Amino acid sequence: MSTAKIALRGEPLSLRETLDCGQAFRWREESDGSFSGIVGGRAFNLSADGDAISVTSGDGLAVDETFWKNYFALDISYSDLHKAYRKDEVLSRCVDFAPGIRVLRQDFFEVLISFIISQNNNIPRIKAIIERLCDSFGDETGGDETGGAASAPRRAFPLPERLASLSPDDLAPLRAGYRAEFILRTSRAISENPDIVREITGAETPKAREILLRFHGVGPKVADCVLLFGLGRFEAFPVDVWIKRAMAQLFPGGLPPQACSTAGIAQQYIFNYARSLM
DNA sequence: ACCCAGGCGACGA
DNA sequence: TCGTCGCATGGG
Repeated sequence: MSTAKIALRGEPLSLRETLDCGQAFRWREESDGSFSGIVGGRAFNLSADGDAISVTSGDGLAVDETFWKNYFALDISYSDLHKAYRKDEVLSRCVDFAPGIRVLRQDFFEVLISFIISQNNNIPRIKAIIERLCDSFGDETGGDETGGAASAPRRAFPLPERLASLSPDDLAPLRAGYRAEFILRTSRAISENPDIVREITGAETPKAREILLRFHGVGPKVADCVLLFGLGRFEAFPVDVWIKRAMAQLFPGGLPPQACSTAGIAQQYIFNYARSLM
């Protein structure tokens, strides 16, 4: 077991608000308030520790501090973002509702498949389908699960090659419905052309979006979620049913201009706020 | 029984 | 290019 402390230096970050706000689906809150999850094929436990986050690996291997700073986007000053957002009264209310939300930098393929699953679906069911997907086809994580005492070790998110080798019958137990076909087709496309991932990550946002839209099961909303959560394009602004309602009601004149270059981050505050109300 | 969920692809005009 | 519509599944 290995632990590292990630200093926050006054940067806002709430584990609960960040890990359970609908951008990531595999973190679980433990009875002691810590969170356990699988990232990069390894099990970790996260706990708040004053002005720091304690990251403990379940496999005993070293915890890469640089990785976690990047995961939590600690290079972005949310203190500054909040200050700018709060100049707008409505956006200020959204931020105040859950000021500890940060937009994570997650794995591209995991985000891509997860948000294909998310379409026309609700969050508890999205989580359940993803967990079954990982249980069925993900690689084992090394060592003991850090969180649950007697719970079975959780598995990594499956690799594209693994999912590409499967048939619709294999996915039937996931109960993913018509999305199963999208999962297979997208996984095959990436498995057959791995270079496309570098092409996407290296492209300007409009070009990256255009490529993403070619995958079956990826439309404008899912593409924007992948850009935002899986590619660190914080200007991407996913519009789902909640945001559509919230924008009409809270921001009929559009997003405040100071939020436009980080529209996706503002979107998370608005999404969270809207979902709590309506 | 109906409606809805972090929508999308196919199809027709 | 733009609306409509069907879509698997499960919870309210």
